[in-house]
Amino acid sequence: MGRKPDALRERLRQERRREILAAAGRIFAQKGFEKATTREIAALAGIAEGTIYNYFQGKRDLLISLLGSLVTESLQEALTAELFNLDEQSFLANLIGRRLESITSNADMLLVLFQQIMVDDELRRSYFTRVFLPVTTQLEAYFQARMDKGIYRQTNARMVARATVGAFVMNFVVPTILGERAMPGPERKRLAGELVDFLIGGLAPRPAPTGGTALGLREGSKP
Amino acid sequence: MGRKPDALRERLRQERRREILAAAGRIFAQKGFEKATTREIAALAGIAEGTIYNYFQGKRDLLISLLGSLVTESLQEALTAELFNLDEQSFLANLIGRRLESITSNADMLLVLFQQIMVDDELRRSYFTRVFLPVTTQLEAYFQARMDKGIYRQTNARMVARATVGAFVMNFVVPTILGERAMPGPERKRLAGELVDFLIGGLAPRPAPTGGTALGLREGSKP
Amino acid sequence: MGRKPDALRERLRQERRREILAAAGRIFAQKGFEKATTREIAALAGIAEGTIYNYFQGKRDLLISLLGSLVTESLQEALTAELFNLDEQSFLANLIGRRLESITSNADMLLVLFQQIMVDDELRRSYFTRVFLPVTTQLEAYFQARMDKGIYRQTNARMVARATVGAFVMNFVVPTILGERAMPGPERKRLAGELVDFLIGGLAPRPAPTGGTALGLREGSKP
Amino acid sequence: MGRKPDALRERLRQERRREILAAAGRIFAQKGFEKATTREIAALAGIAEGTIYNYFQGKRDLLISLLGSLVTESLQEALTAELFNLDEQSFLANLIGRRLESITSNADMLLVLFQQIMVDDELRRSYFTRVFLPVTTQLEAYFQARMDKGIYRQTNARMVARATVGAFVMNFVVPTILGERAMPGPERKRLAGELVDFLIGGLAPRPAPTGGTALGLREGSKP
DNA sequence: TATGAATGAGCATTCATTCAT
DNA sequence: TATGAATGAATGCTCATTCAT
Repeated sequence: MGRKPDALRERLRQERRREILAAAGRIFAQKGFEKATTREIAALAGIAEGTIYNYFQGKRDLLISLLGSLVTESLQEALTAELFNLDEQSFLANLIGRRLESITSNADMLLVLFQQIMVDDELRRSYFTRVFLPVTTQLEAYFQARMDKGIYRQTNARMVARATVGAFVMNFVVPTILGERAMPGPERKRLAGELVDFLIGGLAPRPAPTGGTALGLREGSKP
Repeated sequence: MGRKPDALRERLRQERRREILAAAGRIFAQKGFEKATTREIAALAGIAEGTIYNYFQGKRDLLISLLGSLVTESLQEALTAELFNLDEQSFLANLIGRRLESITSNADMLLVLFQQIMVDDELRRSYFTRVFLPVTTQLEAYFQARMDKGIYRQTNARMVARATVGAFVMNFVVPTILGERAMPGPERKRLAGELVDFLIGGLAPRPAPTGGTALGLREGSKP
Repeated sequence: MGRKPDALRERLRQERRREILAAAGRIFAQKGFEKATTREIAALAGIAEGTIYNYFQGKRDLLISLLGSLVTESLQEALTAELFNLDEQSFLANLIGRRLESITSNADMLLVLFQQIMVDDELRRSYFTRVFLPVTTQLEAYFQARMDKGIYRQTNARMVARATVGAFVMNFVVPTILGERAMPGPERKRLAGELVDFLIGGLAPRPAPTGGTALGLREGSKP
Repeated sequence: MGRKPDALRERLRQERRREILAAAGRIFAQKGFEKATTREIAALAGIAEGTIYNYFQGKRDLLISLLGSLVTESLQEALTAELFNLDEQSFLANLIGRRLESITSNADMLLVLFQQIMVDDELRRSYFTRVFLPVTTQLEAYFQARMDKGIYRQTNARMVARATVGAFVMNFVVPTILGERAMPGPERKRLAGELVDFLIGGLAPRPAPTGGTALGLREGSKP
């Protein structure tokens, strides 16, 4: 019966799947969902057009699967355990400066997603529950915990979480998308610091009598 | 044979243009740019398909012209003179609570814009220079002025401006788009207040007991 | 407004519709429904492919409309008033030899119809109610009337009507379709006569004592 | 290494062939030839798609082979020796009521055949020589023999044979196909009787009072 | 022989745009 | 200017068939 062992077969299948998805991601990001053609995707993946349909239901399924990839690959790891052990600034700095940076690399893909989210109700629901809510909810939980410990003053944690993400996106992602010339690393770092400063400054329950620029918030999180 | 005076003729022409543009806006927002058809737009505008081409170069031109409308209609008035005479909280509260609220009504359209911005370089440049930069620059100027006066502590005003917009968008616009159920007016108002508080809290040069500018939010997160 | 008068416009439209339908009929008959391509139909009609869709909903709609044409063009006239005034043999001879002969010319088209009738429930229902039932019912009514008058002996008129059609089809239509070489006119005529003889022979209430070959059925339809 | 004896091997091969053919028949009848997919056929047969091609040349070959099956399985036995020993009515009644009834069960398949017969010349020739001619010829021979013996009056035996088949098909097969609700057994039987009566009535050489062969249907259509 | 992944030609349909009236 | 019929390029998807294992 000349069969490949099932394990190998499955591995190859997954590999192929990933290749197609990668190609689709590239083309989608480049042309937008509607303008992208399955022809092009197949060409980039180095396969025949029909082969796509052995792995995916159709063009739209490619986008949905891509959404799944984004979820598992980059966003879910946004708040790992280690992060929670850092002090406040470091946490946010890391979150913004390192973790969420992964968003930047997927920025065009994310935008493509937003394209379709406007139009496709199911996709919208899916994105909302699988990406937006989890991420903001985790961040919200983080802020809430800090507030409860008195490290931050009590306010609407969800609002803070969303504002944080928005502030980040508008400073780092949007300008890139809109074509502002790329920021050099150091400036990028400085900007991240300033943003953290700005955000934390507003959270400090009691600005230290003589703090530096912004935040003397570490002393006395509990009297 | 009873020619209309040029002035009237021109007025009618402008009127027709606006009607078509309005129809296009509705359809674009509803279906997305690619899915929208000129047939539908013409139908909604109550004209024949071909007539569109007497007023616009083509479908893409409709979108570009729509961008122009957005600029003049809603965004440029974001920072009017009167606003500058309000005190700090009121200013931001107004900005967020009233002015930028107009964004919400155009949210669909703006998203459609973003769709195409990803794909269309000219549109992107146009949007960047005509909308994004003006708005953030104005806001930046406002913050800079306040900083120079010592009302806010000195920091990166541009960053603050963008963060402010981002925080707003992520709290008010995105959830709406993603389909979170609509917020009732009072809650909406409260959220806006909390957001302003959060933003200003971080801007106050020295949130000492002597509440200078704005917010009495610093006293006692824990008694 | 440079309009063609509505009447002319409508006439042209109908004309074009007919042309497309004729082309579709030819191609369908030649290749079968599934194998026929809109490209070919458009080419034969001398129009662009897209134009078809200005007149019809799609390929299937072409077939359905064709069914409508068949109904109005050939089958409804199968039993006209004049026919009813002929004597019995003449009636059947005419019916078979002249009227139903039109079926032959549409034979391939009818077969295409049967193709799809197997597969398309709506088409089947449509054909059943719009073609099969009317034709057989009319014929049945004819036979019933003759039976009631005593011209034919009393039996199941519907069965007789259907048997008549079947006998005709199997002798004239099917052999043609299956590729038996075409019958010369005279032979055709003779066969029709024999068939009528055969059919009527079975209907005669009282076979004349000394009839010729087959039918002495005219004398004494009423004592 | 344990080769199967050729005989067994061959038997298994034939078995497999039959399974595939049966599956193809089911699917063809259900969906029509063009709409049927090899994937479905393979699935129903419980084999892989590629395996079909170890037994058949391709999809079209399935149909042609199916034609062969029909010939040998059902149609050739239409006129078996035993039948010839029955009296006239019984013969026809049997032929119609029992033998040709098998057509009904294969009606779907036969229609599918007709589909392709329109389009495929080779298939048409094959069907004509292998099915249509044999059946009608046999029947024709039967009628001719009866005519020669004086049991039926002399007329065109081929025409009678075809008319008989057509009358049967139009009364029993076509209505079923077209979706008329199924006839209950008794009614079915009665209809068959009426049809035979009708057919034989026309065949009786001299329907004199002295009912020769079969049917007492000539006496008194009106008292 | 059996498998099923890969293939790629082929097709119905859509839709922005043109242009004769 | 307004119209809307005509256009035809472009595209997602299907499916019979091949072939390496």
